[in-house]
Amino acid sequence: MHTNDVISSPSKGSKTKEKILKTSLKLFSTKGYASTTVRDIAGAMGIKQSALYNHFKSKDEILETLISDLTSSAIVTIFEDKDSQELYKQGKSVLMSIATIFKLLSFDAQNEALFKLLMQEIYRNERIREIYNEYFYQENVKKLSGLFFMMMQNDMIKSSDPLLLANEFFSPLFFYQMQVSLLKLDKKSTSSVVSLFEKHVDYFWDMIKIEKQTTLF
Amino acid sequence: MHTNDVISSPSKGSKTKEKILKTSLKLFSTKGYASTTVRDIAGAMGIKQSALYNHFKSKDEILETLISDLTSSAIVTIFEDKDSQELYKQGKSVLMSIATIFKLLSFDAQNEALFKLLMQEIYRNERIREIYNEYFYQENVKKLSGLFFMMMQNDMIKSSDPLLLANEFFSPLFFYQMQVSLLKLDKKSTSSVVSLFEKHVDYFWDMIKIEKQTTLF
DNA sequence: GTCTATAATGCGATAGAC
DNA sequence: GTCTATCGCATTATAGAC
Repeated sequence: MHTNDVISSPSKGSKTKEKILKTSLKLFSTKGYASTTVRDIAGAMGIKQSALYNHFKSKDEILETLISDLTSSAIVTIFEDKDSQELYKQGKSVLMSIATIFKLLSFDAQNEALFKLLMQEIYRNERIREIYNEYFYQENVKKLSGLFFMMMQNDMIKSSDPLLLANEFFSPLFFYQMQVSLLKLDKKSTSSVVSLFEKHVDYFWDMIKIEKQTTLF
Repeated sequence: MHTNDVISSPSKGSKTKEKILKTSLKLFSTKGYASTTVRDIAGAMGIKQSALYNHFKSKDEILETLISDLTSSAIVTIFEDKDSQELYKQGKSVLMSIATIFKLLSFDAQNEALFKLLMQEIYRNERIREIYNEYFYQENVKKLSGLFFMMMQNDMIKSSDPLLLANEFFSPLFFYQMQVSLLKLDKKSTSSVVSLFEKHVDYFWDMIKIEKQTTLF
């Protein structure tokens, strides 16, 4: 039986190195990078603080490694690698699957931690901002934009500004995800917010779709 | 000539106390609370660190005071105190003025700093989460919800779920405001995002409004 | 690769002169 | 109300035994 990790971290290394990264992500995403000490990390692992320096040369290097991992995480790759050119044909269901990916992100501990890390450090860490903006925001809005453009060309949705549509579709998903992560922090119920993911798609599609003309006879 | 401060802080006190709060907000919102030292604050004011303790008993008390100020800041009071019951009659223009308030928030240094402070500490400070959730999110979504409900009752907009509509209207505004604050951090152009505030309202209203029936003759 | 011990620095906060 | 001086403690990081 092999290990059942859904996501294998791209920063390969020793078993302890992996554990340091995992533990650090958990602590950084909870207490914030600045408020997490290397003693906290080592303590949570049951080793001494100095032992960490056999695997990373500084606390900062741990964060940098985690940020690098962010690039290839599920957070930034909302679209599957399917043939993007043909995706539009699926219509509403593409949008629904994107919303579902957003929704599920909050319920995978690893991805939730990455999201929280991103949110907490984005104002202080320029590299995080770059990754967020380039790989997460720009990339996805661009793809959505192309999707909507194709749908317009094929008379599936009403004609308008594809880029605006992409932003209008993307931003509530991001916001709802943030809401979920905040509610979970206080152990509050997330069900009403979670239902908004699907409602968003339903509402959004109803607004943009082209009504089937009811034939007169 | 009196001082020309647009917003007078509700935490009254001596001139230095005001200056400490102002300086702290600036630094907290830039470097984060944990990474800002009392020496940083004092240094930026040109006084010694120990002098701060004549005005606040701890670094934490400074943050707590700033958080208390948040409650009465422009960030959390998107709606003017006008008669909320009659607001709906203005139709689209109410929505536009709300979007404008959001937009302008980013261009008042004080409010922008408060927003950044909120975003940076919301995952670590339960009181900030409470204020955000209660006074900023819930309050405004509730008011928006009532607004949309009245509009539906009066056949101004299509009938649907008012609460969903409120969330769909609110979330892009929040997201765009975050985008603006991030872009400004890297001194990038914000014009394309800023234009989204108005475009959002235009698009949103077009989707929900009830088309005027063109009379046949 | 982990341990103990320790260096070197920075932190928040206090005491007391002025 | 600000200053100098200092305390006590926590921090990151290193050195060297095992």
